[in-house]
Amino acid sequence: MDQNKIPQATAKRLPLYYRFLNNLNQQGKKRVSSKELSEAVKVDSATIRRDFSYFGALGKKGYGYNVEYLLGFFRSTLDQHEITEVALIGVGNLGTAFLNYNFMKNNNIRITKAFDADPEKVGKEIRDIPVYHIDDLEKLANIKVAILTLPADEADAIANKLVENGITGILNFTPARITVPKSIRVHHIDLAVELQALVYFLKHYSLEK
Amino acid sequence: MDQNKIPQATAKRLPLYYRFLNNLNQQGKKRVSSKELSEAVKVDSATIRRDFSYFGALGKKGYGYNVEYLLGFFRSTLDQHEITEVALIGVGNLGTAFLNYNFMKNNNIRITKAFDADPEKVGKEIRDIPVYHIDDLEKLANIKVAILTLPADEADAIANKLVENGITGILNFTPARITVPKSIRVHHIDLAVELQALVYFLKHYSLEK
DNA sequence: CTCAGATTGTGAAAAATATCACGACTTATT
DNA sequence: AATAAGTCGTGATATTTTTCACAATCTGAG
Repeated sequence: MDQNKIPQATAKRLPLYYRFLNNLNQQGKKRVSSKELSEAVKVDSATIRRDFSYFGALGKKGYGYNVEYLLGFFRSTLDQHEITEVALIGVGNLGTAFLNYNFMKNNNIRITKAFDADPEKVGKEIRDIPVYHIDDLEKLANIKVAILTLPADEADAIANKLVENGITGILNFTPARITVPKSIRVHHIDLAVELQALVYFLKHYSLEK
Repeated sequence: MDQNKIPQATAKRLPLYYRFLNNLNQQGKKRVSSKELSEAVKVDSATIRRDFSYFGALGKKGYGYNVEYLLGFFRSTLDQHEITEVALIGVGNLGTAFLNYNFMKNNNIRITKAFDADPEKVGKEIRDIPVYHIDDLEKLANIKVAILTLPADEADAIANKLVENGITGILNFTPARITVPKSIRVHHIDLAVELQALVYFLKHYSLEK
């Protein structure tokens, strides 16, 4: 794909920049400096300028960045001009919350299909999102990204079925560390780990940097 | 606090190691090598050895690590011998899911109090966890850690009230980047950002490396 | 008791990320 | 037109994190 890949750390911040630029634009702001952005997204301003610079000279010296231009640039960089469909695997507590929780207000990613093993749930719709049986993964059609919110002991087996059915990116909310071909991208969000790490930092790092 | 702080990247992996060691121990395994651990938690074995080495020589050359010993060591390092109480702020879709979802089966962190502004919710209990009114933050008592699952536009104001009431660590699930004194530790889990970043990686980084 | 095989702990090197600091340029003001 | 103030883009540097690679050491078998 892209030959000159930007640093991963930068890539992970792009959606954050994008969201904040959207806010600014809706507020009618025309220009913004790296310093202002920095205060809003809590990222050092030099880091922001460096991040942007990987895409070329997007700003003007002595002026800052044109909000509309920058927003348009990131919109296409992040493929926000078209809708990206995502599947949710596991309609339990957390999965249901994601279906209801409108966390994608400001972007063009949509959960459009859900899957579960429970016959009580299969066939129903939650917020217009149909729930299919986990054995009907061909229903995924062209979806490439899946959110995993199912019991940890099923994660590995089902992840592999997902891959067989064309999934190439997985956002894994289970504590399991799944084993998939290395061409598949897996991001982990592990609530217990995050909490424990936070507690550890409080005990051992508090105050001074 | 601790004088010789371990690297942050290491600290974030400790809970992961801890959980897996727990699994091993329950399976009755007596010893484990960094290579085995590596395959299970998907972290390079040299990184694991380096991580452990910050705490001294925990293993034996030619043998590996004693599961029980290592587990005990991490238990006390991560303060898992005592319960850490956590408050949940915002009993909406996501918050309710956290109250119900038992993601802390294998550790000693517990959500023990919840707060919300909705009078319908205040006074009730969800899974034995009482819901207090958001104005009754003195009910926090000695709790130091809060999980933020409320509307983004309230995040900043309420985060500051939390800090006034003794909270020193915040796990922020809202898209808002909150402004708090720098002695307060904030970790962000931003679902939309994570998904967008994943999609970006799929488009621009796939396959190699 | 010896030796082959396994595995740690770590110095050193590499890679990735963040930050400093300043020249170059833009804008706005007088 | 000149000048002051603001801000980018980036070379250089600092910091953090990961990885390599191997001597030292332990285990277990015969």
